[in-house]
Parts: sequence; C-alpha cells; structure tokens
Amino acid sequence: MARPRAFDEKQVLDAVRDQFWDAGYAATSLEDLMRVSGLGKGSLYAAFGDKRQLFLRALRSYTDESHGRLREALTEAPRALDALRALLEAPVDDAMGEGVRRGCLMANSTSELGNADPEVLDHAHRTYETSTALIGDCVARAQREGDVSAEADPTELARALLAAQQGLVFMSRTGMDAATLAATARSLAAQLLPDRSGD
Amino acid sequence: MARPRAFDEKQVLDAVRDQFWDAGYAATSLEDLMRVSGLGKGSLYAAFGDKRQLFLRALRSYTDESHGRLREALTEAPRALDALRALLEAPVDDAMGEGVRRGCLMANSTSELGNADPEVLDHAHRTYETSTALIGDCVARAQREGDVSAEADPTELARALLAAQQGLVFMSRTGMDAATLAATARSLAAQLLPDRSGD
DNA sequence: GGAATTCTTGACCGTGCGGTCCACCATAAG
DNA sequence: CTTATGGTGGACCGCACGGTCAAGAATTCC
Repeated sequence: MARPRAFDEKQVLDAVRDQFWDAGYAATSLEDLMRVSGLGKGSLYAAFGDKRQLFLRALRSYTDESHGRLREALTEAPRALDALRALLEAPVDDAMGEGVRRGCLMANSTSELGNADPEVLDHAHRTYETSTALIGDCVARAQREGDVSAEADPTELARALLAAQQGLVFMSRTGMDAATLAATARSLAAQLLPDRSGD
Repeated sequence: MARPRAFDEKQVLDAVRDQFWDAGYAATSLEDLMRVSGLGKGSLYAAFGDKRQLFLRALRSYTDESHGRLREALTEAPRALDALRALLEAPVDDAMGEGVRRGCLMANSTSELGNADPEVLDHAHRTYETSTALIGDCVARAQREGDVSAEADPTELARALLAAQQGLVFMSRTGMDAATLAATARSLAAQLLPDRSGD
C-alpha cells in the first residue's frame, strides 16, 4: 500500500454539488471547485477525471439522495394522501431557505445542458421516470386508503403532480413571495388531490 | 449624416436570441454571436454594448413578443375556456418542434442566471406577474361566459395554470415522449379547468 | 469633389480557462 | 531504514475568452 487519501469522497462531492448548484455548470470554474473542495487540481483530476465527469458524479449523487428521501417521505407517511400533498407544498415549506433560491439541481442541469449533453438528458429522463414511479406507487396507496378516486390512473396522476411540483419550484425561483407561492401550492393540491372525506 | 447601418437591429436581436436560447448565456461565446449575427465585434459592441447588455436586450425583446402573442391568443379566442386549455396544451402542440427542445428562454435564463444577476431575476418576476395578469383576465372572461366556477379567484387560478404550464414545458425538456406529455397536459387541464357543460 | 461623420472590420490585448505534468510527500510492506 | 506506491500541490501550457482600438469604407452635407 501507499499514501492514503486525505479527503473524503462524499464530502468533496457534496461541496462540488453545492457549487454547481449555486452557479451552474458553465459558470463554475476549476478554481471554484478547488476552493470549495480544498483539493488541488491534480487530486481532483486523479480522483474524478475532468470537470464534466466530476459534475456527472455530483449530479448522480444528488439524484440518488433525492430519490432516497422521496421514497422515504412517500412510504413513511401514515397516510399516502398527506405525503402527496406535502410533495406540492415542499417547495414552499423552506420558502426562506436555499431550496427556493437554487431550485432543483437536476432541473437546472436539464435546462442548462439538456440540449447539448445527451448524457445529462438521458439521466434527466431516467430520473423523472423513477420519480413518476415512486409517486405513482404512493397514489396507488392513497387509492387503497380511499383518499383518491379509484378511477384515476396512478401513473397519470403522478405525472400531473410532478409537473405541478416542478412548476411550483420554478415559480418560486422567479422571486414570487412565500405567501403567494403557498396559496398557489394549496390551490393546485386542492384541485389535483381533492378532499374526498365527504364520500 | 454619415454612413448608415448595414444591419437590421431586429434581425440581429432575433439571431442572437436564438443562439442564447440554444446554448444558454455562459455557453455562448462572442464568436457565436458574431457568426449568427453576421456582424464584427466592433459593430456588436458599438450597437449593443457588451455581451450581458446584448443578452438583456434579446431577452426583453423575447418577453415582449411572447406577451404580445399570449395577449392575442387569450383575447382572440371565441371562448376563453378554450384559450386557457390551449395554454396547457401549447407545449405539446409543437412537441416535435423547437419549442420543446429549447423550452422557454425566460425560464432557462431565470434558471441559469436568477441567482447571480438581480436584473434577470427582476425581469423574470415582472414577466410572470404580467403573464399572471393576462391569464387572470382570461379566467375572469371564462367566468363571465359560465365556463369557470364564479367562486374561483381568477388570479389564483391563473397562477396555478401558469405553474402547471411551466411544469409541462419543463417535463417536455426531459425527453418525455409527445404522447405521454399530451396525456399529462390533458389530465392537468381536466382537473384545473373542469368541464361545466353539465351545470 | 471635399469634409465631416458614422459604421465596419479585424488585428490585437490581457486574462483566466480547462487540462497536463512532475517533483515532492506520506504511508505501508519488507 | 529502505523501498515501492500512490496522493498531493502547484507550476506550467496552449487556447479561447470578452473586450478595445485604430484604420478604412460608406454615406451626407456643403
């Protein structure tokens, strides 16, 4: 054996991910990446390859974690309907936090690079397919629990919810104030997931 | 007087807008702008200032035109409800065209630059306020025409429609196929703008 | 035609980029 | 302690970037 690594790969990926998240891919320089990671160019290149590969690693790490958290949120909620509603109101909850200012890294990356980088586009496609499947499962559970009409197609409703959520996340980035955003989220939730307690 | 300009300002702005639209701000070089506009650096700088100012000009021109077309579509439709539904299905209609591949320039720009450039953020904010107002007027008309529940708050519904539309535009950029996208659009339209012909 | 004025072209500039490379260093095995 | 191995940091490279500028071309006015 020889000299061991002096850095933690996960920590570096997280720092790098935050930098790409804040500034975007093109606007992030290698110097930025060195600064936030604390590593020299040589180490960065030896460990991760060039800037694009490092970006893809950070992006995959981000989507993996996001899906993990999504799965957890959707399955652990006592009632599926509540989890689905929370999905729409999530962009609002941390309306004063970083989530709103930065949006979703996967969405930002798709917007910036989807045209030019087929690999990013493909990753985006797979990511949203997975999200749709996760949400669809939760919709199916809500149906079994009697909170969503049994006639709805779970996948179809999942896609509508996902589109609405992405729209909300985007609207929040335009500087819309928290109260208005919250009202819009509630409005969308009320129409896509109507209250059936009276049935 | 002296030598007149050999180029049409509008044509240059359109060409430049398309370039920024395809590649984004940071990934567009001055050489790209010279190529698509047919102008030399000197002319570009004398006429529009630096890259950022040129970008802002092109962006404003884009949003002005978009709002013009939106206003036209919303007011000229015989029935307001049809115009609102078309709003959601617009991203799908040209599903094979450029609209889907490129998304919305204002949305892309907000995503790329909103964090870093307050002027872009401010422009985004104003733009979506205007869009909300235009759509809200159309919702009010639909209410007068009896196609939308009179209890709904027009502005609120306008925001929900706008969020849904932005979400659809984004989903289309992830490589979702046209049929699935169309189904999602119909699904959202059905829930946000339910058929009241039976009332 | 000449003068004045504006537009156009492209050479030029300094800078910072992404990426390479190598001398040095820390560690583990013998 | 020596040696082998892999990690580290920064000097270095060529390039393309955004931006400047001056000389020349095109036009109008007199």
